Amino acid sequence: MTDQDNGRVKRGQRRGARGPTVADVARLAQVSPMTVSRVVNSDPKVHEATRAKVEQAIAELGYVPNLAARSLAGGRQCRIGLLHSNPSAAYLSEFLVGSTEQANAMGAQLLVEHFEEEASRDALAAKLLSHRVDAVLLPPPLSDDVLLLECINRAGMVMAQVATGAPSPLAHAVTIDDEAAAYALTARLTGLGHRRIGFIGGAPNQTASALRRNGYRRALAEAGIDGDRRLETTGDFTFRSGMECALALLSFDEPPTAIFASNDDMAAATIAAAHRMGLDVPRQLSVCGFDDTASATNVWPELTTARQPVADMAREAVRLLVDSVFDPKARTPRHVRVDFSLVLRASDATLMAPRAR
Amino acid sequence: MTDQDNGRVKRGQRRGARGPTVADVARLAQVSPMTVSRVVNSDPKVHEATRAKVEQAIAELGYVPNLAARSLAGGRQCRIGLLHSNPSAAYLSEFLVGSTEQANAMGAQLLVEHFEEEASRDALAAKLLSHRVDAVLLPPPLSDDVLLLECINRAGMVMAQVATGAPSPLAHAVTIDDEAAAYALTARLTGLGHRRIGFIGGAPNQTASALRRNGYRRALAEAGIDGDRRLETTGDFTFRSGMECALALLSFDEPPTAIFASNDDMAAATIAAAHRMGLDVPRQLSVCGFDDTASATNVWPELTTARQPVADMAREAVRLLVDSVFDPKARTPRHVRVDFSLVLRASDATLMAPRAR
DNA sequence: CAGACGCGCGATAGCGGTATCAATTTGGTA
DNA sequence: TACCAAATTGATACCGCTATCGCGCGTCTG
Repeated sequence: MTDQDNGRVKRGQRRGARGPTVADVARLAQVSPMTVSRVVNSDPKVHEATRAKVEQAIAELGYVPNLAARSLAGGRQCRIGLLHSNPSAAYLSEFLVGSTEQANAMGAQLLVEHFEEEASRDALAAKLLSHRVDAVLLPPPLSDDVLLLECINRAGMVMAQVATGAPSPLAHAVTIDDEAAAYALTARLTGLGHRRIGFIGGAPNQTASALRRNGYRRALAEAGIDGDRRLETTGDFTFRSGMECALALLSFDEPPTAIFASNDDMAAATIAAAHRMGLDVPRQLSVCGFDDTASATNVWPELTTARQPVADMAREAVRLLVDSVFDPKARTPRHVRVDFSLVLRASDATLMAPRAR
Repeated sequence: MTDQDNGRVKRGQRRGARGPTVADVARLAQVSPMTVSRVVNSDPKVHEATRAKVEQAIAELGYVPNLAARSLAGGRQCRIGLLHSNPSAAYLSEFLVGSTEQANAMGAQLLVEHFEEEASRDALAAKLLSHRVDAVLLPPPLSDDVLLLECINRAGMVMAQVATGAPSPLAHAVTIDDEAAAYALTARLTGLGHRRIGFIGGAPNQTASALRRNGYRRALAEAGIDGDRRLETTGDFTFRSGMECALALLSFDEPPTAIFASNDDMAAATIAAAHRMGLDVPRQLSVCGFDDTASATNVWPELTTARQPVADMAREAVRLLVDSVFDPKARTPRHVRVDFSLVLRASDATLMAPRAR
């Protein structure tokens, strides 16, 4: 019932007794809290010896900076709005994992928002603003929504487009070389002896779709194949659209012996269509996908595809955004290109002798 | 070059000029900042008239509380560790969206961490602790890892198990009635006239697997079918395992006319297996899945399945955790059961006359 | 009608950092 | 040897919000 009791209760009442603070570290290292702060933020003007002392004290106490206090004091605070609009679930999943991790690591807050097609872009921008969003992260297909980009830009927020085929001068961009990846995959198919190779394109409103088609065409041209334009179909990245395109391609009088689909979902649909028509994959039809999402291994046979490191791309985009928010100098749009890789599985094979019909 | 300039630069240098604060609202509403805080936190002891005044001022200024300041001042701060271990990508995606949204709404911080099978549970707990995690969110299959639960409990963190079949007394739990859902789906199959119904079980180390099997068995029993135990196979929720089980089931002398798979991935594999064997789905084989993840619509025909509202479950779990962290009284484990629903699509059909063999 | 009590609200003091500028030391130069 | 600039470090003042305590007032008791 004494006042001392009161004090004791106050401290440690909450879980974990609120770990060590800069003050604790400062005391142990015999410096001022300010110096500790400098060390933690790797300020260059701290004497080497001092830094060492402080770092040891930090290690000893297991000190971890309090993000809340930091962003409050720093005045800075970075909120990133992640807008998504129904990309493949597998894609979104990877994207979320990557961006969440990076955001946490950099002390940024991630607000995940679903953007409905029919919703107004201006209303969206207003909403983001009201949530105090500083930067916006745009995975496809939103990364290609020019109107949206302009709208957000007008509202004064920084942006990062991920996996777009047309980096805007208004935003940062993180991409892979879609054209080269599609080329590599198609070249593999021609290398296996295929001459009639069908193509299932992605949604026309996504700029990467055209790049992938270009890669496909270039590979054919370089293999000396006179591309039959009827073999080029256009889907919208959904399983259903892939099914329709594949069915169309396979019912030609002279059907393709291989099909390159612009993403894994459509490739999976192609396999389903082939099975539906009694065709063996890859014996009678080779299939390639794109992205290497979970869908690539959720079919039989598993897909040969081009791996797009979605999580890494998301991480990189978050990094660009956070840097931009904290440092106006880092605001000029940057374009980062990351590497893709070919993943060879079981859905493609050497061209067999033409099958009887 | 005057001092005044300096002051002016300071204010408004960052984007958005750092929106209104409690003080601004207080001034406008002619009350103290403290009262504004009370209104924002819906403290009951504020006069109705005062509350209205403040609320109007808030609306007028577009005031939004600063989370950093709040958690700093409140002394409270809630970090939730989300541990995931390779569940289906589609599942994880939904789960992440739900939990992220809710965490943001409640001002909690979400740390997403991948837990490797072979990693040490103690090391994990230590890591969480070092990141100042207060609570842990466990989607399946981790929600059934008893050792992990004990380990985290020992470390003093609150937990929530999502979609477990065996809620632990150490943790909150959010589940659906797996047994009832499996029963309903199987009953639908018997209702369609099927008598030989194959079953593909989930991973034995996930407690929900057994519940789903119980539901299946009960439906058979109630339909007066003497269950043939050879028709019960065991997978592990992966596409590949589903393929193996389905192939085994379909190669019996007297194969089932319908197969109930314990999740969508395995159901998708079942369809692939059927196609591989030249069977038409649903004409010659009916298939049911479970969960209604994206995989359910990424096959042809689309799956009839039981919808598990993953995002909602994640939200609910986050709510339970945050409440527990902030209020010790809410610490006693609670078990919330949410509703499932049947989603009827195109993978099942009335039993046809037995096919010739 | 005095004293006790509850309600609604305000004043005050931090929460744990960091920006800013002053103080101190150091090193080099005239 | 005196003096100035650069290199380090410290003192102070908040960032925006909330916990805590106390005040003034109307309402109930006895």
